[in-house]
Amino acid sequence: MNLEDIARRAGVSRSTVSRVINNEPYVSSRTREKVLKIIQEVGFTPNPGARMLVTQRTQVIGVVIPRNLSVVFEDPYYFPTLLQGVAGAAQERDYATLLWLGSSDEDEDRFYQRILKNRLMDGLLIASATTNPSIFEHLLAQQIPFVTTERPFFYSDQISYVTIDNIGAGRTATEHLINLGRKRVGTIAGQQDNVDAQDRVIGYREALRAAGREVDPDLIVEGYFSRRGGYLAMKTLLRQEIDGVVAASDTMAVGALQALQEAGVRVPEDVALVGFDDLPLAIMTEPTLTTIRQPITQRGYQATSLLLAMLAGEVEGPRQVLLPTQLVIRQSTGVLTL
Amino acid sequence: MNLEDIARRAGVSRSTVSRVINNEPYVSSRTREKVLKIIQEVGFTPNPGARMLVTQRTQVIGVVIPRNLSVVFEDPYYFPTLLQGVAGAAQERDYATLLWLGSSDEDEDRFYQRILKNRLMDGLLIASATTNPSIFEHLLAQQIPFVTTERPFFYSDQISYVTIDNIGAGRTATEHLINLGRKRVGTIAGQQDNVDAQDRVIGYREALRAAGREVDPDLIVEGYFSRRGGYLAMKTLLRQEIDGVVAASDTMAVGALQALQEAGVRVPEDVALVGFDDLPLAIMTEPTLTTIRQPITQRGYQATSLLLAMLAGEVEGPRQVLLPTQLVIRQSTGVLTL
DNA sequence: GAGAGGATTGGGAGCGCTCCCAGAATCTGG
DNA sequence: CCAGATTCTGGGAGCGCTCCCAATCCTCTC
Repeated sequence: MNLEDIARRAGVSRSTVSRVINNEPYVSSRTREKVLKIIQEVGFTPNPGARMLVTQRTQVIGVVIPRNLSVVFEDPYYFPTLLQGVAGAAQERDYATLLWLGSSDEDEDRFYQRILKNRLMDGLLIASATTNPSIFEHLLAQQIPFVTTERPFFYSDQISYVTIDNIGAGRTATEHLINLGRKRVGTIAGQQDNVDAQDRVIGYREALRAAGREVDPDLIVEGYFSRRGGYLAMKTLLRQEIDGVVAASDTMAVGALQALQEAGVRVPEDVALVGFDDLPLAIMTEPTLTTIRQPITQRGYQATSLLLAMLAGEVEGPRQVLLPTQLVIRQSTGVLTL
Repeated sequence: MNLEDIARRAGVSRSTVSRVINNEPYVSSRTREKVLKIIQEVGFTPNPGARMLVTQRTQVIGVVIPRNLSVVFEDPYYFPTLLQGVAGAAQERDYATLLWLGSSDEDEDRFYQRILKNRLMDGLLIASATTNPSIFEHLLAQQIPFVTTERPFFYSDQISYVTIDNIGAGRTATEHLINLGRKRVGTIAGQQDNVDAQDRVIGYREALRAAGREVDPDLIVEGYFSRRGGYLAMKTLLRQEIDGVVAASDTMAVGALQALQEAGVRVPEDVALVGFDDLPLAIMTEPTLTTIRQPITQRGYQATSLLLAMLAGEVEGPRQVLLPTQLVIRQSTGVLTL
């Protein structure tokens, strides 16, 4: 079943059928309807290979998720939720999404090679930060349109990305504690090889300085983005006098909570605690966690929309988008909520 | 850059280059090496559209995940882990995976329409059960190869699927409690519109009967696959005299645990509890949960391998695979482990 | 009522690949 | 050394689509 078949049945030419399918002008409405009716009847869809061959477009974008396992482990909801946003945006423009999941037993370079060799995609969404600049270099050199969902380490001014306002979020969380009258506010920072983690600390510093306080380096403790990382970092922080803590993730906050409880420190009375992410976990703790909620679906949606706009030629050059976050106040900072 | 360009540079014909790329016989090893070298140098990959057009194969499979949100909510690790297995199997045969995520605001029929209209896939992996038989009817009628990762409600003898041995798992869990000397073992069953949930209850019944006990319908309580569902079901069960419970998921088991603790019932002393799934949650409870571990990656891997084998013509007709599960013994059934 | 100009339609060319067949080169055994 | 088989190579045809250009059909104006 091809254009010619439809054309024959409709008593028109191949070209006219093509025009109808692609919604082009210069087809009389009578002809258009007649053709549409037949297409509907026989359930025809044009052969994508043939179309690709001539248009050089595939109507497919790639979604790349490297180092998947660790990403999933930090926040299992993140990745499916992000994909939900991606799928929504892709659907709107009638694009399909080709999924590339990195596995731990494949070399990262080989993984990227595989993706770049596949010519079935009009553009790429890189759904994770990578410390490996080579993929970006390839994509930039080959002029393949792409968007990342993190601010990249390298070439960040040449690259389009959609991320959350980590600096603002770090500032908001810290300001919240300051406004509650906390005098010595520390932070459990994530590993600083991570752009998000870096930015959250920057926000923390900004808030302190804006409040006219000086930043005590002893109150900034790095840790792995894990429960254990938070636990250990809190242990370290407890060597200082302290009455407020901003953690770089809810998972870490939960670990911190455990350390506080073991030390007999009351939350929020003695130390107020703010997490980050608003995982389902955040309402399962005792006390429930005040935290920063980030719009994960939006992140996927906006990043994909941006990519598709670039592919459609509607957007020129690299563009960076920062999505706002939201402070969700719960018991761990001592404010009553239902 | 196309075959002809490579051919010119290598001083051979288009056909020969094609033979080399497709690893066909009847090319002298000298010629083959010469061509491979040039392909390597210029980094050539054949145009997939052109290839599709003539071979009528795409080297792409579709992965369909309907009703995503609820699936994710039950077990957030399930879906990413499954995809990991899918990606691994696809990679082995050099297939790409097109991801179709259902969203709650799209009608299920429209969702399937969209997928079926896309002719970019050689076959489909349906990564979730659906109560809607129409997609299966379409696929069977159109002879599109597909595999599901659940035993479907309808046409299950005509459909290839890879699932876990739910009956065996239900039996194993129940036997475990019986072997521990528990006299009145109940079960918190999932909603029975779910094949997995049904089978787990069947296994439960089988184990009781095999032990020469009669099945008391009051000891089988249905509930939603959620914490709250488990909590409510446990409340109901507690009206009976009982000393062992098999829950259809860890999430439900956690809810059950809460109900037990509120009622002042000791676990495992008074009631021993077995969950299902071995979520990370299972080691975060107090006591830790004895549970059934299912091989999620394997499920995705095997299902995809089966689909690809069908596409390669290596497997004929529908085939059903049951993967074994594993009982993981922890504190909630009173056995000491580290 | 003829001509201008726009709306509509049809068909050739060609995208880059695989398949097929014919021809050239090489290798056998007698 | 030659017929016949075998290995190797080249090029035409065609997959189904879009793009382009030319041809035809209207409609309106003077």
